[in-house]
Amino acid sequence: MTIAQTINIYTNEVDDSPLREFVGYNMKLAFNAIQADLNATLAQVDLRMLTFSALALIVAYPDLRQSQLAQALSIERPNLVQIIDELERRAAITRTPDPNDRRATALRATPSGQQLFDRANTLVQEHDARMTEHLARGGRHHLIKALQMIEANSLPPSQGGMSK
Amino acid sequence: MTIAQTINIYTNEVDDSPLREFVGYNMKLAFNAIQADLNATLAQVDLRMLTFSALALIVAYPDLRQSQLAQALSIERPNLVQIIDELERRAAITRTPDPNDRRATALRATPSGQQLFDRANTLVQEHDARMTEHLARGGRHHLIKALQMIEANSLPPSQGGMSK
DNA sequence: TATTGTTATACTCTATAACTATA
DNA sequence: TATAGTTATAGAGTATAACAATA
Repeated sequence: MTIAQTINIYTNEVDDSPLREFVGYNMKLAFNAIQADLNATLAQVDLRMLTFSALALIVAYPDLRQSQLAQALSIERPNLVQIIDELERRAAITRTPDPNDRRATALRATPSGQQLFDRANTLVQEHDARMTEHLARGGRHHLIKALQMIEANSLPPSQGGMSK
Repeated sequence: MTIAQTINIYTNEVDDSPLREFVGYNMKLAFNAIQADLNATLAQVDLRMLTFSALALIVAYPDLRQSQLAQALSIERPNLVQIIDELERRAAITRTPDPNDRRATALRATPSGQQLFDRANTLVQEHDARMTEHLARGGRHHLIKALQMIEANSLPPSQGGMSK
């Protein structure tokens, strides 16, 4: 009845080309590829994407609170608990009560957690370089800028960036 | 002890800047933004990302099999079942047994399913344009090419593209 | 009253094993 | 034996409601 049907019946040319025109579809597959490679990379040091991200911010901002970390990572507070539990179980970070506000806990990387982060960070940088190989000169920078522009386009114009 | 710690104690400058150097982190947030906007967009016609994608390929390739669809969408066969169920329940597609191979079923969009796709496709194109607004001239095209390059970088060099 | 960390819970997406009916 | 569709199940990631302790 249609060309597409003819293609389907007489050949096996069934692919995802009808969806390739959309940025979102290409981004989903690219992100899946990155996520799979990153998780395989981080498995070498027994971390995953979220525990690495949390550790990176705890290293960068010693004594930050879980609520601050959740906000910086754009995840809900309940979902952070198991991530922090996991890092604490590995003795990569410590939870110490805040003397000024006994509701809060300060997160800090231990020396071995700092070492773990340094090793993981090197692996992630290598992973990032591997995934962005063969891009044109400046392509990696332009890609990051384009991704941030898309993120900005999703924020309501009234809020300059207050929402998650 | 460190500048970062000083920042944390004396101000509230806790953000995700330490992770912004990674392409993967920026892509995760950009994709989250796209996914949220797309799902809100498709909710207008009671579809979601996966049901829209499946419907698009069924419209493009009438009578294709579920196994072909699963392969084209890079999802496992079991995960396709509920997607097809959902589209069939809405009378957007039909499952008809293949007379030549009674194990297989041919998927085809109904007239109302075709109309549903046309409406949804227009909405998704508007969504895509909205999310890629303010990119430089040719930026959208370059972005898609960069995303496809990242996808290609994740495939083992030995396999030209046979794996998912 | 509001906030911090937490528990419980639910929903989506994804992945694997195993079944049935066909081939 | 192998394949197509299916069922059951499990694991992530994510979201909300509600609680105890504290502000």
